[in-house]
Amino acid sequence: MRILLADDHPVVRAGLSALLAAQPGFTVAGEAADGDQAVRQAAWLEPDLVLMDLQMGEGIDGLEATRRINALPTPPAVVILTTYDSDADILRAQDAGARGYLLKETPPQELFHALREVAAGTNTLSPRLLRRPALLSQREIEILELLAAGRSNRELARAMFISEATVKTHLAHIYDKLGVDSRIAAVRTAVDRRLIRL
Amino acid sequence: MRILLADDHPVVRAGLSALLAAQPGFTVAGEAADGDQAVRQAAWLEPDLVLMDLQMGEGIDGLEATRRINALPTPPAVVILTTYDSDADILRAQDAGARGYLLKETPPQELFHALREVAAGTNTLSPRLLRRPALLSQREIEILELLAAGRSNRELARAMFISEATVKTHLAHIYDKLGVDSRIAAVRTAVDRRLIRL
DNA sequence: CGACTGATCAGCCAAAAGGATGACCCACTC
DNA sequence: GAGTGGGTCATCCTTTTGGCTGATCAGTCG
Repeated sequence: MRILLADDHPVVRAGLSALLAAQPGFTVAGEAADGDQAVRQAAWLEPDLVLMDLQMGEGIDGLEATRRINALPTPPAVVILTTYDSDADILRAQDAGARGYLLKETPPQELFHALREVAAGTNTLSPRLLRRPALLSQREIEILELLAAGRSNRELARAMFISEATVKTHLAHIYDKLGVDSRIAAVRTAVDRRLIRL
Repeated sequence: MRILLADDHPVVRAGLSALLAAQPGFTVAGEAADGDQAVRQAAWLEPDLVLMDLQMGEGIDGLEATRRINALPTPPAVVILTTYDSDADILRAQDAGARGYLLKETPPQELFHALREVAAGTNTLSPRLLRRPALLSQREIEILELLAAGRSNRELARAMFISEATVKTHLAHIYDKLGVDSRIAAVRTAVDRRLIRL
């Protein structure tokens, strides 16, 4: 299986490269240090699979790169491999057409296994991520993300085209579910519990 | 130079291991996947230098591990190698006795150079980190960290043994310096500008 | 010494946020 | 077809927060 690595950290690329090279059946077809490179190399090298980081310094991020790769004529499978896991990220990754979402903390053997699964046509998620019931609704997560950006209730209302009263209702529900009583504690808890990412 | 790697991500350990092994003058003496292992291996292997991640899943973190390693009879130099950089982290790392603070995004050549510097007795910081003037006072950073934990002004006052009026004054100064006008925007901006970390 | 910064505190007022309650609509399920 | 959950909105009231002004005190630095 020919794999393209896309990660802005040289250390991570070297690590994946070394681990994959030592594994029968895997070949590293190329490495990309940012999103644009990833798209270009995916088009040029036509790998079977792209291992994609979400956060990559400058330029387009892994999510946008995934979207563009999936718009190629015969797109390779894209598997997200990232340090962070938040519900919001995972949902967006699926929307962008990612075929898997793995964490960098994944033991190498599990990682290889997951890649083979994806190559065989299955979608895959880090086991830890599967055991996570949706705590908040989609709308509530939207609220939280704007909240985390530092917006006031009035700004939230305008941004979401709803009344301030509704914003407050959503907030009350969020506080209730998270067991907090202020917007700042809600953001903190949501980040800790991987519901959103800053 | 015999180096001990301490990082909970197998991928990162493999990457550093591969990069260092290919570099003349560097030997990987061992690998640790958490803080406790790091301390034990530092004592047992007596490396010349420890490359230490700050965030390591379970158990003691890199900071505490650094402290304990420095308490050993003939402690090796400890260099922090982490993804995150916040003023608060850097200050604490120095207090814990770290001899350097590097970011994982550092290009390998720079990394090797920095390690040689440290081995030669110099302390080192990622160049990006040196160009950062102290924006907030120590006290203000304390406030921000409690703020980020979701505390109210009253709680802040109690926790810091000062009056609520003083908390408000500090907050006003912080808002002023960060160019924001609410606690939540202050936390967000502080995180973005690496003054604190969540 | 005087100027400056950082930390401390106070009082006043306006704006924002939070708590409680009730209500309506829609989609889905049992 | 009654119940459930999500989304929407409103009112009333309390607490919290933020803006403003002004003040004292301890260091530090020319």
